[in-house]
Amino acid sequence: MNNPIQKVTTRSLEFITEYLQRYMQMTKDEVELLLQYCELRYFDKKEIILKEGETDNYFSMVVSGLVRKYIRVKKNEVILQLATEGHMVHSETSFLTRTPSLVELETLEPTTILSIRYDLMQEALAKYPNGERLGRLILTRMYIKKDERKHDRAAKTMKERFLEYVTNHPHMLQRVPQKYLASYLNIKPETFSRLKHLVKEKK
Amino acid sequence: MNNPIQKVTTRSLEFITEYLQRYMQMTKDEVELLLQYCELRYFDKKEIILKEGETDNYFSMVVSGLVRKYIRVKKNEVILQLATEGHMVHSETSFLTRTPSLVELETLEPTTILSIRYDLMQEALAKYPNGERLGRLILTRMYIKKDERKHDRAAKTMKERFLEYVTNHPHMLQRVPQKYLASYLNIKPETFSRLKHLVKEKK
DNA sequence: TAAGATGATTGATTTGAATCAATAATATGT
DNA sequence: ACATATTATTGATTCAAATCAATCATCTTA
Repeated sequence: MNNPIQKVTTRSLEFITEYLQRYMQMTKDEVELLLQYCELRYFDKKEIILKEGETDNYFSMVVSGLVRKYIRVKKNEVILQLATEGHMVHSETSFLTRTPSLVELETLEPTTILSIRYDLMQEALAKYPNGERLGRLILTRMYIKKDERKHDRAAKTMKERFLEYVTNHPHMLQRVPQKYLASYLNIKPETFSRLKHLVKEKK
Repeated sequence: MNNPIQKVTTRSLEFITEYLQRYMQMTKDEVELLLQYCELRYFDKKEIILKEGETDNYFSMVVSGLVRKYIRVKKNEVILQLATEGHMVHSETSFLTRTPSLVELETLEPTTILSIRYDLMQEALAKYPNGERLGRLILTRMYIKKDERKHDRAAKTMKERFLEYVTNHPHMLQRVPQKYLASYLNIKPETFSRLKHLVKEKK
């Protein structure tokens, strides 16, 4: 357990167990069996995990580190996700449809990712009795999350989303250059900076 | 076939066949078997299909007519979807999680809807050999669509989305009060009105 | 079909965030 | 640890869309 490889493997097992248990009662052996299908991938800071135009062959979870997902649009970038430990991060549409990705993935820290390849996932879906069901339940939850985010966007003002974000994710302000947080919230860095005064005044 | 009930049934069969065939090769008999699980629901113009706070018990498709999906937010409404023939319309999250809906559904025209109840869907998922797989594939496509819409929102300016919408859905300007279209595009009716000049100038 | 209600258009004004710009703070690499 | 590059802050200005307001068009229904 002092071996760093062993440590990351243990952590992976914890994460994937927690992830799968959300959807289905599974024994430790079953989880470990599925883990056999997975691989760990290691990235440096500021490394590109997936380039725009590449097909994402992996369905992935961050085990440690931090990944940003973004699109390029007219010389600019728009951050779509900031994924930390335990979060899934991939180009879902590219992975699911086997088409070139519109998004890019880049690490903001040295990062370890636990991934399952597309072909192995298909194999597992078909091979295990509850595979399809598990797949359906995972997709269902993914869908619900996206729906909730959309609702959130529609219902809240920019200021509300800002306040909610900084109060719910205070650690992220330490970890992530705030221009990325600004982009994620769909505002300019200058505006983000100015909005911080709102928070301070509340204290 | 001159019988109006027969007509709507035929149309339902066409729609559901097309819908299911997107995901899985199915015989006419198999589709008709699934249709047994469904029911047709009829609504007048301006009738509420689903109220905020109610749990949506149906997974539904518009056979004829038009339905708007919206949330109430601070005395206002935000339109999330305008569903016409062949479109799915329900409170997905309410249906999938069995919790009170945040959205409301209201018809803008006399409308016929083809629906399957939650419990019957569960039964069908379990009963038929490819049920879970079909369910997974449908959810997958739903997810992809939502993802694409999100990407669209992130990548395009308000003006671009406006122009794209009015050129791709010219009939909707006839069918729907434009304050709803404006809300759907996240702009004020006055702004929508003014943007129409852009289109005319192009001609 | 006429009256009232609802929706659309157009103009004038306000407002909030983007942009532009300059400086300060922080991070990065050698 | 230093020099350079990147990021954050703050102020001044611009700009686009919201708001306010009045009129016109259209739908509804009695």
